[in-house]
Amino acid sequence: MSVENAQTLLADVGRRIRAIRAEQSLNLDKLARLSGISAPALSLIETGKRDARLTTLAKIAVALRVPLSTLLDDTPPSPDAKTKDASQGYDLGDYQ
Amino acid sequence: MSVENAQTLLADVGRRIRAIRAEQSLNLDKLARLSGISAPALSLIETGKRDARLTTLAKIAVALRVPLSTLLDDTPPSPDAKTKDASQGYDLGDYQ
DNA sequence: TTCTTTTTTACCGATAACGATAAGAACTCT
DNA sequence: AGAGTTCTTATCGTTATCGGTAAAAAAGAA
Repeated sequence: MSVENAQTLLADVGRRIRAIRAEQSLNLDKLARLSGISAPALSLIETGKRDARLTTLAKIAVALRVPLSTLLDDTPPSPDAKTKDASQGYDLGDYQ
Repeated sequence: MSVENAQTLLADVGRRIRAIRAEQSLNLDKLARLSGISAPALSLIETGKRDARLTTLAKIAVALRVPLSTLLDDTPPSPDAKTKDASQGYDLGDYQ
């Protein structure tokens, strides 16, 4: 993996986190309290300036109630995924 | 996210990496050279003892030629595939 | 068993993540 | 303009990752 790709990866993941957060009308402070990750750390991650650890990304995914793979999104969407509303795009039962 | 769940996540991801590596008949040393991650570090990650960074996991995924999400594999099944698999999933109940 | 390969563990030093805090910047209102 | 909210950036201290190296442990083969 090249340096350029690493930078792109971090920026892409950060953009997805920010987009999902915005969809749920959460500010950094709220997501910080939900996830246990500080707001400055979240800001760095969302702007692609920090290479977060796996469990950190997992905490964010749980707080946003999306699968971890949604934050990475390197796979094509499920063939019959129709809803664009992320607030109910995933059934919580899928986790448990 | 609780400590137990974090541990489970790391162990699960490690198991998947090891399974894929075994499928490709790679030993730690070969994967180390392919990925640029040292063999001791890979061992710690595969045994769930290390909380790897995102770009580290990405390097491993590239070396194994699988999508990053394959290593995490928390993708919910398609809405029509309603198989109940209890081995999958991380508790959502323990955040704020 | 012995020999070989593979994996795990332990140490070191450098780098980075992370929380906490505070300050600064940007943006939106009245 | 000022006040309020949100986001960014900076600093500090603690902790962890990571590569390198080497040694120990485990697993396999002859």
